[in-house]
Amino acid sequence: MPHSSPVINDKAAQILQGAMQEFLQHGYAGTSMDRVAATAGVSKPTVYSYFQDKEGLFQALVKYVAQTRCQQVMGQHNWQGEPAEVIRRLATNAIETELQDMDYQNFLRLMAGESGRFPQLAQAFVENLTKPAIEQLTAYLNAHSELGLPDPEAAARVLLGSTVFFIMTQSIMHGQAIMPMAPERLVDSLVYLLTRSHPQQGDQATER
Amino acid sequence: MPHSSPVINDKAAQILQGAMQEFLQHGYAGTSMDRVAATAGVSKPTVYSYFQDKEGLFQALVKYVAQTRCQQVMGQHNWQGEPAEVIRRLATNAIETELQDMDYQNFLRLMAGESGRFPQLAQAFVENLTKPAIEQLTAYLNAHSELGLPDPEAAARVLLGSTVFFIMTQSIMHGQAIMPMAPERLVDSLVYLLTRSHPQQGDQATER
DNA sequence: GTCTATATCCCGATAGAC
DNA sequence: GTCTATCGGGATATAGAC
Repeated sequence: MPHSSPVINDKAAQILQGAMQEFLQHGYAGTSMDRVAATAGVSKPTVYSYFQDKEGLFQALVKYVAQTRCQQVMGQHNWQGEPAEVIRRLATNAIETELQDMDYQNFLRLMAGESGRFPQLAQAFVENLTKPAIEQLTAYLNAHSELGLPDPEAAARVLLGSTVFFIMTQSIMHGQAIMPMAPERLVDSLVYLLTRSHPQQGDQATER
Repeated sequence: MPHSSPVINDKAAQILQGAMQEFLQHGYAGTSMDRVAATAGVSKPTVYSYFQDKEGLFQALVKYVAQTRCQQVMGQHNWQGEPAEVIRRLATNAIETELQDMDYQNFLRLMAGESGRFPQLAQAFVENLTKPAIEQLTAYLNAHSELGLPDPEAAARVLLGSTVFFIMTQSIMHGQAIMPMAPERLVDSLVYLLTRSHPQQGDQATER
């Protein structure tokens, strides 16, 4: 249930919810503390009583969202089955899920856009989201030496990077109408490239 | 139509230079017209005499940078040689060049960060930079059917996406110290994955 | 503890002098 | 054509009433 917004009885969390809405929509510099307070349903001095200043609120929000997403990313995947099927399932789920999650896409926009001015927040993003994902993928590919991948961690980055780039070009940068591509084509090619040495019944990409 | 399509003469270029410095550093909302004028070495009304308003200046700047980069990306590559060597050269050059080009990284930050509020500019970025790059790579892979790639365009997106993701995690998001990886490892794996069916003397990735 | 009201400053955009 | 000076608005942050 990723869309249900939890009941807020703590005021700090209530403020964070308002801050999330505003920061994700307007960016850091484009967000005013007035509107954060209004959206959160409190007055401005209340915001300042819970957070030191605008920058402190922003940092608290980013770490809150990153940790929430972290728990969401980890552990919910199904790693059972043939490697080709597992890779296909992982890539398909990631793409389909993230293509429809506008909050997550706005979060990526925000992190990329502010990464130059808030390097420590960008690092927290990498530490809490990118790195665990790479590590899980690497461990899986490492455990399946029959795939014949000389460098599982590099292969994991190819896999994750291709899907992230797909989300970026197609939806975040609004390239869907300019250079369209069905997600299945990318997924098929990834499965094909990663499991070429270990073909499997039912792989469509290997049939010419 | 004084402002619909800004003429780029000496003074307009001078203003664009100042605008580039400010917008790349502080983002759209974080940039003030006062500082653009100061950085460009002109007065504020002069800026408004060449560009309609802040948004018009921003759009002119982005299109100016995108077209400049476009000419830089196209045509300067060397497509001669064995496919494995060409792919290695392309990926290596792209990564090494972009890792050191902080202006380009800041431009990527800006485009990603503002893509939600300026969708038409994000599309211009895709149209002028991403799409041509994909098309060139696709045409090359298509011309080398001996690689046995069932979907060259999808493979091109894997190739470009992997390198872009590498730049993103390592430098733009400051992940170099958190999850380091030598560029050669990614390049070797890409070459390996794309040319597995057509191995070549001197491929290092298979010897690890 | 929370809000109303305010202090102080800077922003985008322009009128009018040179 | 270009600049000085300025207007109205909205920003961050806080003092003081309830």
